[in-house]
Amino acid sequence: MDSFDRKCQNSGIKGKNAEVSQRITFRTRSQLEVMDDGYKWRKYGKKTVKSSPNPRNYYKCSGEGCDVKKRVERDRDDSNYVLTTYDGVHNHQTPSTAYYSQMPLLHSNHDWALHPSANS
DNA sequence: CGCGTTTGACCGGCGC
DNA sequence: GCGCCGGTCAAACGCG
Repeated sequence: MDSFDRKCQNSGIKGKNAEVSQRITFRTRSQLEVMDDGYKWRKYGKKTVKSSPNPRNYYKCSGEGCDVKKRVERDRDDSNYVLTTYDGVHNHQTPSTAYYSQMPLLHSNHDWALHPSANS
């Protein structure tokens, strides 16, 4: 993961999304859309969105009382990149603490780097 | 035996 | 009022 340049964009959380206190979108350079951050994700759906020529995958965290959802899709401009969007916060401890130091930002209440979509 | 995965269909919300 | 898009759930199958 040399090019582990993560770009976070705080999309406009509105209305129904107000429930989700945390929405984070990562842009990672990976050939596989599978980003194991230490949690167990159960795929609950796949959908082909018009916004992208590639299908979008929906994952949910397996945990009692953990309603964290994850959305994964390939970048439209860079198929070599993967967009991983996390919705919500975990209610339980990380199943794999080994990855904890790898994704400290996910456990931090930090403001992240709130990078405006430098995509354009 | 348990659960994780996969595809399709259905439903709701928003826009026009 | 209708159409479109996105999102979620459900059932079945396969694998560990």
